[in-house]
Amino acid sequence: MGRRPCCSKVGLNRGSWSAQEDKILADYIKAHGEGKWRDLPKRAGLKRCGKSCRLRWLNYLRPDIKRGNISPDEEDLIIRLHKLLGNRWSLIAGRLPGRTDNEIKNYWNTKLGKEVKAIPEQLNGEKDHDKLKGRKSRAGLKTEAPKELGEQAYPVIRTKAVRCTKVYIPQHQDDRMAGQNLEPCSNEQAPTSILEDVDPANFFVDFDMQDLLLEVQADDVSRVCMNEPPQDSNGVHGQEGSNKMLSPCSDLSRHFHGAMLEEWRDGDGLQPSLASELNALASLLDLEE
DNA sequence: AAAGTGCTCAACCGCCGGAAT
DNA sequence: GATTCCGGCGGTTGAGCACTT
Repeated sequence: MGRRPCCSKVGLNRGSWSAQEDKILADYIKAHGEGKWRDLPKRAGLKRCGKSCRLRWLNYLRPDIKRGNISPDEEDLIIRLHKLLGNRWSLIAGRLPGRTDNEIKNYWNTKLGKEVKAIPEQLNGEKDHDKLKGRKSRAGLKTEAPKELGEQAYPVIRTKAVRCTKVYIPQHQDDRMAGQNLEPCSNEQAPTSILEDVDPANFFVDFDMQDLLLEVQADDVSRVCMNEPPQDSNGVHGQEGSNKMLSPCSDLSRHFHGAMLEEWRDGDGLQPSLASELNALASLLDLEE
């Protein structure tokens, strides 16, 4: 049974948006808010597909969009997140305030993907968290990378690219991250573990464990990554003392390392590559303990 | 100056999951 | 429970521009 197409596509404008169309769409959304995309074009008086309107708004017209000039820090973060999440652009974009999944995807496909592919694999098998922690930039990766390793720069964990909306991530946590422009939290304001607010018995029921691990690890490991001391304008790192690991790591490792990881790894269904990734992450998470 | 090539990125497409009916 | 609707996702395309030959 076929699905109804999102719109008839007959008599609709296609291709690039005109300034006038942009204005109509932006004005309409300012007045009526987002949502109801299918009916929006008709109500707004646009000869566009609802999907097209949504895309135009999300990727271009939204007021909080940051455009162009992806900073080295953002670049680094994209690479790290891509390593953990694979091509899950929306998740990656969610960690980069003002950036859209489309922009990151394009950036990766046109630039980072090629660069990273050119970087010989270094992380593969590397479990030394000191090395991981000490890695500050993509430039560093380039210079340090051994040459004998494989074609792919690192073992990307590729899960099926679907959303996992049931993962519990407190909204305030995301808001804080965004509000602080990805600055590290202090120990005082370290967020509670994302697992503490829910009954584990319920928590594990509804979603795929691998997806859960990926979501959680991405969240916390990126926070670990971002906990590097801030650089000043000369690229000089801040004081050592400010570089403390966050409690979520401990929280996370409490839930996800050791016996549990062993069990998951040895159980059925866990890819060997994922298992080694988990080991590396477990090492990373053990840093505090 | 013209032709060829490569790159960027906005936009489109098909598919999926969750909600609604 | 089945079907439909809706919003969202990642993959792909192609127009426009820059650069090279």
